[in-house]
Amino acid sequence: MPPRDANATRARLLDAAFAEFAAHGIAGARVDRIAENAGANKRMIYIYFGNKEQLFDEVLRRAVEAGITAVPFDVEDLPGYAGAIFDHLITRPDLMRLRLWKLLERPDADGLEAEAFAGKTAGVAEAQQRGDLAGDMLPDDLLTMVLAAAQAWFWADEGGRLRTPERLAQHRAAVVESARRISNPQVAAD
Amino acid sequence: MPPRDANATRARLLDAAFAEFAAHGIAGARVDRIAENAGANKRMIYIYFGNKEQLFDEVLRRAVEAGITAVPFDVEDLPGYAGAIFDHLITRPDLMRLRLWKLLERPDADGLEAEAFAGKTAGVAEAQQRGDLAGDMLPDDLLTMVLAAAQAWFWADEGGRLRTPERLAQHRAAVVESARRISNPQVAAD
DNA sequence: GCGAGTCAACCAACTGGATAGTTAGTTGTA
DNA sequence: TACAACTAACTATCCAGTTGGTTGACTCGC
Repeated sequence: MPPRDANATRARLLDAAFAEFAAHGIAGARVDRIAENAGANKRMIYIYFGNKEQLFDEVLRRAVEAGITAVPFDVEDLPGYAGAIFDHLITRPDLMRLRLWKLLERPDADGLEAEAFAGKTAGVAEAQQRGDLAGDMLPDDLLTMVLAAAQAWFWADEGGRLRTPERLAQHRAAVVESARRISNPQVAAD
Repeated sequence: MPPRDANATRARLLDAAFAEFAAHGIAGARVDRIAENAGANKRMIYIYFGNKEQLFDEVLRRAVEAGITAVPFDVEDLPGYAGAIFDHLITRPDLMRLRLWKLLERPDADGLEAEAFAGKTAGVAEAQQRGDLAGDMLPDDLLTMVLAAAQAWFWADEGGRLRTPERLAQHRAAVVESARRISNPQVAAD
């Protein structure tokens, strides 16, 4: 941690802001706490990011960007994709929380998540025409259902189920199997 | 609106609080705004409900209670149940938002939602043993997947898809069909 | 059927502690 | 010496929760 390194300070602020926003949301986040946890002066936030809200936007942008590259989309294996998303999010519940805060507190400011979604639906549409995926749902809806399965635990895990590795593996299998059934062309055919 | 009617004042406060909390969450809600919109004095909130957080708990409790009675559970028709939940929530997105705020801002205070969930899983387990539902998932997981399908639109509707009645009907059909495929014993058998 | 007493309902104004954002600088480095 | 990085202290505002009451309705003795 060298002194007077702008990039390092910026990075520490972003890390601290991620933790703060994921935990408390925008309204609940405290700028002073972010600065303190980053070991930086509050002023630097306003210099580097403008204000609290813009700081949130930047934190979210980076998180989504990282998430998109971390879990590559695979139209040919939607169940596997659902499983990979599940793995990614269950190890980083903060990402889940951050996206939810965004949904609730900044619904208008739409970032690259919508863009990435659109790219994926195009792939789904092609796969449907090839007969590789169930063709009785719109690409949008099919993809939405698969993603919902991958993220379902977050709603349901309130009581803290999924604590044990066994339980986690069972749930993961249910996610993968659900994605398979939803997208399987055999099932949709009859 | 008769003057000095405690019940009426309490009810107006609860209504105003519901709107305020659904829109802004706990941290973002303003007690003054709630009192003003209820046409009541702020003091009454502290007399009737204790404090802001307890007011939120009461608002949530009533909302969940109403939701549970509004959409009766039917183990024998999970696709229909999923569709009914979808119908209920899509007409009252506030309910969805309120539950999400609770999940993010008050994850520990668990109410009757967990209780209701437990009751439903028991029914699912019986239906699985009868062979009426796919038996290759734990009751918990099966139900979680079905509920996730019903609520999936909330994640995906960021861009404001589902605006037209046609699009809404298509998505609803996808919800029902997904629930069918997930829970269908035929599919799971092979 | 009326005046005194009682209590619940209601309220304007206040308080103390946060809190986002700013000012007016100092310090390290090239 | 020039400039970017950094900082302590401040300001103006907001906001949950409180104080110290007033107002209206109902009761009971007479």
